[in-house]
Amino acid sequence: MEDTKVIFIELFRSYTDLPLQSLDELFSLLKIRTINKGTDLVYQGKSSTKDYFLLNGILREFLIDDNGNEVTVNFYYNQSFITPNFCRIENKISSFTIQALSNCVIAEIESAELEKYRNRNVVFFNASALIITKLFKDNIERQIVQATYSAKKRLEQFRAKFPGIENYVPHSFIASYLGITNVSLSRLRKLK
Amino acid sequence: MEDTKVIFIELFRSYTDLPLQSLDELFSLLKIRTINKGTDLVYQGKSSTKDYFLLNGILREFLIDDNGNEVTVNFYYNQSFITPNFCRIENKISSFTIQALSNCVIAEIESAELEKYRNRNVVFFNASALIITKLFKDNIERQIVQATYSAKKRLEQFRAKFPGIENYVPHSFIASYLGITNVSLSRLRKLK
DNA sequence: ATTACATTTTATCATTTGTTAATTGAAGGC
DNA sequence: GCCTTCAATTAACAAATGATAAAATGTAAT
Repeated sequence: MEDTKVIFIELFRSYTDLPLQSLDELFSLLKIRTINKGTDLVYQGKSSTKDYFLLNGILREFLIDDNGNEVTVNFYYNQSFITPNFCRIENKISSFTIQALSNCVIAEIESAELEKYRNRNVVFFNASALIITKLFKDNIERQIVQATYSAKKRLEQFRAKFPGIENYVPHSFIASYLGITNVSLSRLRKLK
Repeated sequence: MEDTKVIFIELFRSYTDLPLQSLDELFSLLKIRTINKGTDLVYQGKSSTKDYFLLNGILREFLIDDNGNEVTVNFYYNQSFITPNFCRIENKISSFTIQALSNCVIAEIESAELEKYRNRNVVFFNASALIITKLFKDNIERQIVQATYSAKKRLEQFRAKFPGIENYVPHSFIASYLGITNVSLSRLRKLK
């Protein structure tokens, strides 16, 4: 449906004012896919060669750490840039699993092809630097929140960042994202 | 002194195998400076147009958050890549202050000039992508440590990452980096 | 060596968060 | 509908961390 294109353009426009022509061209390179709840887009430990944009739905990015614990590092909610493939991989191998928590609409492209487009389109090249910067800052922002806020404040901040998501995804994922146990989360939800 | 060049080359070689020729050329573009303990390299809220490499000494990167609290987000210890300028700034304005905790030797370059070099040297272009990836992953790594380790474990991890630094910098900075009070840090230092 | 000042440690008590286990709630299969 | 299973809440207690203030120690200047 034509709708996906509008969403795609809105996503980029919310970050930077790329000309419609560039967005048009980029969009024509993408493959639009619908994936079902529970599907894994990329797997921790497996090869990963694609980049994705989330157009609709909810994704979570997580990993199994050295102690065997699952740690949710990010949620993607409606239109979002997914962390670029080159930032997610180590020797072509994915450091994370990205999992659909609902049915999702995504746009997908081979990273190599995206890189080619990036190198022949200066405007997009600059825009993508902006986007990486933004993702980088999001990480630092999270570090600060994680380091200086109480669990209660972190929950408030989470709610502001992902309004309503609490009603759609298992609380254990949210607790893991917040760095608390799900028992603590339940307790915090009770307050006020 | 010639020493600085050796250190500079070692720094890059520890990340990626750039040819000596490229490193030579890049080095010739840099200005080597010595800065005194207490000097601020860039200031939160002020314009920032340069990129830096730490060749010797200790730096700390921090910001004043919305509540007026100082949060130390990173230490740089001996040879290190400093977070690239384009990742640190918002509309050309620095989001952080970078401060010398000891006398330091740094290499400095206008970001615009570095960008030019990057664009005319494919090998360096790819290397710098690697470096950004590494910095990106460091951030995520820190998120995970912060989210899943106890304060005691975080201190252990900090000691492994910055061996000996504990003896050179005020503990209040370390506590802020670890996301605990300096009283708690003192307590943890006592154990074992 | 003495003073003045800043940093670190110690002590006490309050608050937050973790752990474990039992209870309740909700969703799907039969 | 009833049962099974998984998720979320509650409770009770333990452990970790914060807050405040006082004491001890370190550092630099004179």
